[in-house]
Amino acid sequence: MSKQELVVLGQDESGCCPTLLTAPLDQEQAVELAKMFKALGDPVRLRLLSMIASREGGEICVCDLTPAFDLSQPTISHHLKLLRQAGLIDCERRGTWVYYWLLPGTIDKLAGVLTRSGRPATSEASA
Amino acid sequence: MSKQELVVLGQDESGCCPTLLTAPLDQEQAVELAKMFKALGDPVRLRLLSMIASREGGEICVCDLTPAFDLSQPTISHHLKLLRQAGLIDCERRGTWVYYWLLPGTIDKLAGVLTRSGRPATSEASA
DNA sequence: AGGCTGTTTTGATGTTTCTCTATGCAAGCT
DNA sequence: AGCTTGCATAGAGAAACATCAAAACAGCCT
Repeated sequence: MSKQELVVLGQDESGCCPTLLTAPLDQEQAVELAKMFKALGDPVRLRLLSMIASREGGEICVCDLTPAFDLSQPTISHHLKLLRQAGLIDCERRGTWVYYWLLPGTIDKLAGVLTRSGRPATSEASA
Repeated sequence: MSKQELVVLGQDESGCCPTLLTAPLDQEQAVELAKMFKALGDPVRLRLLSMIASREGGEICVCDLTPAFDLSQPTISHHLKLLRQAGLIDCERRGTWVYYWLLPGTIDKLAGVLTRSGRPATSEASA
């Protein structure tokens, strides 16, 4: 059930600072990262990810996700699949139900790639 | 020239922890964030952003961006427009040339939204 | 076995996105 | 003024995406 993830970009060879803001990305890295950001580029998937990530206990049943949206159940399933293919979440069937949880490594990678060095990286972004 | 930016999501009312990973996103926030992530969901735009952000001096001329790609000049211009509409960059014409620079606030916001609390948020994501 | 519930897959359809060529506009130069 | 260069916009075609209904699949429970 947890096949088709994404090979996660071999960063950090240089010792520090995952790049994007510090050095030009090469084509291959850009393609890799774009897949993950694209997965975040949809309101439904963002909300799904948010619901999964913020769930106490770390995992959530599909049956708890679906009713939160005005979308058909197959559509939700499709979005979950895309998040999974992006390496952001994983799932497991337990009896009748399927449970999803966050894969923190991928999120951390994306956060790191967007983080300018020497910042607390939480709030203070008042734009 | 710097019209049509994006109103940046009024986060952080609660004092800390910009959400996404800590509490379910509501529809409006998700739509807002998705626009920005969608802008990052393309390899060309990621590379453009990376070239702009990492440029010493903080800004770069379009004439230095275009030749780095196997794409037509209007296509690059189009991607730059999308990045600008997402509030990630801004630009100004100076004489013959147009210069682009990063808007750090938006990047910081996205990084913050993806950052799990209590993490250095740079490397260590070896997935 | 047969039926029921929860989830994924398939196939179809309308919309969005990426890319190009052609055109337009702005600024400098002769 | 007219030409040239740098960049943006307009319009069009192909590919990718979001969504749904229908069908398939996986575990229960009689």
